Amino acid sequence: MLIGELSRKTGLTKDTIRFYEKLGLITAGERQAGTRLYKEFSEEMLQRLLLINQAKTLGFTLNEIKQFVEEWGSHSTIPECEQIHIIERKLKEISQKMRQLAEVESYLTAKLRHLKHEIDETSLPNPNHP
Amino acid sequence: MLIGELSRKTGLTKDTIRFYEKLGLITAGERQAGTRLYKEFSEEMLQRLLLINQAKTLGFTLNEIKQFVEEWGSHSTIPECEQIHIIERKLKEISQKMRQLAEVESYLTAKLRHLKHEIDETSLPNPNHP
DNA sequence: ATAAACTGTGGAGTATACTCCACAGTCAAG
DNA sequence: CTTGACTGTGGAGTATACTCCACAGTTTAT
Repeated sequence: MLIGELSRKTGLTKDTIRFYEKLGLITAGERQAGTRLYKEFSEEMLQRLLLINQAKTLGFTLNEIKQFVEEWGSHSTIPECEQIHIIERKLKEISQKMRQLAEVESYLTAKLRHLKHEIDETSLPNPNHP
Repeated sequence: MLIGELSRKTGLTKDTIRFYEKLGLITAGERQAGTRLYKEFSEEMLQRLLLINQAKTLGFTLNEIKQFVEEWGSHSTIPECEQIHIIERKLKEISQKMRQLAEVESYLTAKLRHLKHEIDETSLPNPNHP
């Protein structure tokens, strides 16, 4: 597929996709178009872009993502046992993030309960429940 | 406490702390020091910085964090019912992030299992377990 | 055949989040 | 009373992650 289709399917702009390609986050084949070449993107690249996007909203930087993508594309130069280490490290980071999210969540939930309670107090000065 | 102590306790640089203060993410009191004023930071600000830092590693931008901090500091101008909406929105974002993390996690776990399996295959061509 | 919508390249510009520097006043130790 | 570590201010510089633009060739619909 060409870049326009990829852009529609991922929700990323063409510029962003080209930017990621320059960084090596994704790769493209070539399609002859007259005297020029158009970039041909595979389904795998679509999936990869969706994952990249998720990783980004989860607070991973493009550099971290790239480092990770480099040994993710099955034909990697990195030895398997090191790939395992990298993935294990990422998994630790992820559970760390999950714990943090849970923390912030319980903080916010408490805050929310408190606020709702306050509103109840103001609208119902009578301690009896209706 | 002064900025140096705050810096040590949070792990953020003084410059970063001053930057956050300019953005209004934290506030400081003033302490007379000869002809000049030093900034005095409360325990609450320390806690806030730790939370800001967590939120950042979770992929929230300083702007999002600021918006949130504005109604978090109990003496807010924003009406309570809107504060509730904001918090509820953040809570939704958080569960979204949690789902995404879980997704990436299971992806990585599968990848890891696959890699380990491959290694087993190469080192033990015999299908019998020792 | 021609306009509209697509394609790639190169390079400039922007927003965010710091980071560094020079300068000058403050404070505690020796 | 000076030296070294602290403090604030202002402003410049950097890294990251885009975003926009001009230009030129391509494809598609009419």
